[in-house]
Amino acid sequence: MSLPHLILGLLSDQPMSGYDLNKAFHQSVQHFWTVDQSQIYRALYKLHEQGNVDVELIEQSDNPDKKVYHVTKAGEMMLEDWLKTPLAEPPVREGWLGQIHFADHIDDETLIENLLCYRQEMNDRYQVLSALRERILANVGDVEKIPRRYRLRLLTLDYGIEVHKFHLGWFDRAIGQIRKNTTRS
Amino acid sequence: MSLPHLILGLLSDQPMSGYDLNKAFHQSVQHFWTVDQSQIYRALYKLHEQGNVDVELIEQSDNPDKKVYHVTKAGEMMLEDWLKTPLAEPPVREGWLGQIHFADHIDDETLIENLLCYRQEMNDRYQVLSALRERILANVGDVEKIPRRYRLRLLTLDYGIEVHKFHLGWFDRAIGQIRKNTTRS
DNA sequence: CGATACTATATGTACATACATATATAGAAG
DNA sequence: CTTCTATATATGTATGTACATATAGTATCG
Repeated sequence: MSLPHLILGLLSDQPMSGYDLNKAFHQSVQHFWTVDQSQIYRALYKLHEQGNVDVELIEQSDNPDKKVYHVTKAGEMMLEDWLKTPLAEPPVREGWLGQIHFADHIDDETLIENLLCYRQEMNDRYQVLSALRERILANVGDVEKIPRRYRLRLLTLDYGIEVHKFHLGWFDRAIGQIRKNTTRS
Repeated sequence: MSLPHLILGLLSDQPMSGYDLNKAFHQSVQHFWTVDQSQIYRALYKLHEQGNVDVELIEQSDNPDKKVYHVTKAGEMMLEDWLKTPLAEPPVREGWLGQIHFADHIDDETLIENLLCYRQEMNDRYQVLSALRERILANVGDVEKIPRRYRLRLLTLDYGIEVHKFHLGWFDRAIGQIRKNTTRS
């Protein structure tokens, strides 16, 4: 389970409320982690209970009051321990591959329609990530001089872009192969 | 959710017991779907309740009696419908990328150790899949003459191999980049 | 003044899965 | 004759997540 650790990572960048964390997840971390708002508050409650975060109630006049969370020393240790330890391999579960595996129940045309739909989704996400990378690089003068912290973050974004590019290529090759075999038979 | 559909796919190849299904999952489908034995029996119960599979009690003298499941017409329709419909994009959840993203809390050496561990796992799985592919191709004379059904299955295996190859390359590039920046600073 | 949207936190509940464990038959090995 | 392994099915329960919904303060727009 990585959610509480990712929360600690974001909070160590900057103390935030649950509401802000939700926005941060949908902005800076969206390419490798998906969350539901309700998970964040529950995770925050648990982290506080365990002493890994502190709470500070901020009274606001222009908006409802908020609870701003800070990482404690215990929380920083929890984060570091997690960063040092390789995660257990997540279970493989790719339903779309299952659809191809058992696609002898449908015809090539339908299969290709399906694959083109997946290709489209891939391409959409690829475009989003590429655009994000362009925006970031435009704000940076010399790529070689990016501080370590941001270099590592760029690396995860680059992964997202490259893996999507790989998938686009694979879908094209797969569709091409299926088409070739359709016309041949 | 894909599990019941994958069960239907396997059963339409050949009627089987839950015990056999479990083995089939760990053999022919292991590169894209992970199951726990307990899920299979519960899924089978539900599929039967819905009329998508029939049960046949086989009394055995050399082994405990077993229940062999057959796909019904309703089940075949359920499978086909699923095959025709693109799945909702699964949530992105890559904890190891989160570890890299927040790796400014640890040093390069520790990070690289961690990445090498992931690379090792990737390589292990890559070897397994490649060996499986070799074994399959050895049993097939002319690659061009594989029937459609098995061509599609080989395609999913090829995906597994290629995506692992991609990851191996990415890890090497990432580690190389991190090393280069370590020595420079 | 009312409608709408944004900020902010919280809970109820269902689902898929993971992990542990129970139970029982039958063959093989020692 | 006991132990071990394989076959075979089943249930209890915890966990992480998803989806829906509740509540309420504040600001803006017409």
